[in-house]
Amino acid sequence: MPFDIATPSAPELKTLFSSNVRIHDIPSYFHVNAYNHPDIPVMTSANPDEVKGVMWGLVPHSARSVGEALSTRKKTLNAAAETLFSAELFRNYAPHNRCLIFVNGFFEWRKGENGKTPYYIYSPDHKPFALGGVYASWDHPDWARPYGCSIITTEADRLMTEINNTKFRMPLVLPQDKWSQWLDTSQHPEQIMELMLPFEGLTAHPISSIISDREMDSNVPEVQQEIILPPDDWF
DNA sequence: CCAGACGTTGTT
DNA sequence: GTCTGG
DNA sequence: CCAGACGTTGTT
DNA sequence: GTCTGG
Repeated sequence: MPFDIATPSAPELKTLFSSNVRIHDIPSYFHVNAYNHPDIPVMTSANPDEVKGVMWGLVPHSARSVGEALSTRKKTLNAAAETLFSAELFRNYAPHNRCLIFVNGFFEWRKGENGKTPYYIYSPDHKPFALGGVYASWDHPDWARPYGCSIITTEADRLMTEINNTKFRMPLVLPQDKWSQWLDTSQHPEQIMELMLPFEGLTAHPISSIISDREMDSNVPEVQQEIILPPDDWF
């Protein structure tokens, strides 16, 4: 579901943490698509004292070739909350390899009478927020990106039900007071399952078609700019 | 973005 | 070569 | 048996 | 590693 996100810069990330959290230098994006497998800012349960770039697209530990890694990672961009602890590909990582993925917002399309309209969804305070994820590492002589992650999806909240009005899903958003619990590997699956709820409290506005125009670079600030829709198209 | 398909249908 | 599913 | 998948959900 | 479609 979230295949399109905006990610914070290192200075933006620093506003979320005390100075003893190390923020690595990570490229930031006004918009990036999952299928480009970008490095995105991640805090892992193994290293909750740093935020580093991790490839979007989990490669399981058991991958046996680069070809298998390439074909698997594009199917592990998302992981459904409901089956996180049972799905073959994720169940080995769900208990101990959870992570937080920091975004400025994400993009989703609303189906209307006159086609689909893209929306930018973000925190009303315009600060970065955290998505729940799962990660794995894979070592191979011909592979330079040891860590890959998946963004967890869950049921849509009220706002996302209006926007993602065909799938009714949204990324798992974890409020700051749940971050340490999410990264705590001593938590039981049931306790973690209880955290994977729809999140109320984001806001959204419609945006132009820059995001879907092949001729344009969508990694520009304007991709997030609000446009005014004809009244009938709003919800 | 990019790996994989792209097609039809009686053979072994 | 081009399309398309992920 | 064993090669290939193992997943999620698209607007480019 | 484990499951499954053929």
